[in-house]
Amino acid sequence: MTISENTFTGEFKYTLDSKSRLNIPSKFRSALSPDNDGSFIITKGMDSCIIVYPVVERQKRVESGLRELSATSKRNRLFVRSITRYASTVKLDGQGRIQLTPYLKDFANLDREVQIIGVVNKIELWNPKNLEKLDELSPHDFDDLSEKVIL
Amino acid sequence: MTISENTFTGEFKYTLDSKSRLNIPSKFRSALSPDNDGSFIITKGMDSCIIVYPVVERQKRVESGLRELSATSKRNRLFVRSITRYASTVKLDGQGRIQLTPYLKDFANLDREVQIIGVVNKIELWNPKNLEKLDELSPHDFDDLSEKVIL
DNA sequence: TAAGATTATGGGTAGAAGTGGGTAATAAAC
DNA sequence: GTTTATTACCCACTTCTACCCATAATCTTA
Repeated sequence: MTISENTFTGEFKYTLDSKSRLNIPSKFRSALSPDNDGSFIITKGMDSCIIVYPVVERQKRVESGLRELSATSKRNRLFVRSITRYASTVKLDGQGRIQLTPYLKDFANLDREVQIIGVVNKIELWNPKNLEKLDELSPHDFDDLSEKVIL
Repeated sequence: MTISENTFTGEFKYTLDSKSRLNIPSKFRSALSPDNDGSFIITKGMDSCIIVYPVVERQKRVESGLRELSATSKRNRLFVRSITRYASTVKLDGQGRIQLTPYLKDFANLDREVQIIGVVNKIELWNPKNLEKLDELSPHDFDDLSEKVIL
């Protein structure tokens, strides 16, 4: 077991084919721990991108928490629904690709070119054009956050 | 045998036929653990939708719920009873469909189109029009809950 | 550098998934 | 007891997708 299991870094540009299939960089595939059984959970990001989690990672961090929320509160129900609605499990095919759902593809504005970014414990999928438009983090915010994470 | 037994995520649009039969998405069917023997319990949701539980999940929830309720108000017990009254067990047919009861179908305002949503440990059935009308969660509430669940 | 392995991408196809309808068995109503 | 309605179990059709094979480009290694 390597130190970097389920840890993703680096940036890649891949293409989406006519069947909405997207290759996952082989570096990411080999970083995926075996207990995931080659599966990811894809879902809406907070920004206009798709987020890809290893299934076990997602279960630990999100699903177990959602299960504990009582369904008697309307607020909780809205919250849980808004998160799970757009999440779906996908499995790598023989060539190491996953298939994106029409909804998410549309949400992230993807057509052919896809920028794939490793963000530590998850992967983000961007339309390269949207990524350009993103504001850079202000130097002040950068320092502020750096302190907390201990770079 | 998936990692995420009895966990349902994603959204699907299916049609109800003239015999009130509704297909359950194959992803949900394969997530259903074998000890359920292909059976669900369908019942009234708190919102105007139908809730579909794997039988074993429902047993766990109701049992623990009753235990808690014995300590609380009569009002709560009445409330739970009003929901449980309309619960019924349904089994998947050879094509992977379940049959809805007239009462529940009417309660959720279903005619032909049905939006099926996986909500972690259960499944919700909605009239697409009702779903649109649902209130969005305020950004404040969203952030508040997100912190608890650690997104 | 040459040969083999791996990776990224494209496409065909058998089998699965979603949908509809017929009919015998069972239950309900008269 | 007969008729009517409902349900359970088939079979049929269309659409979609998971799986396979193919190719070109890149990387590895002898």
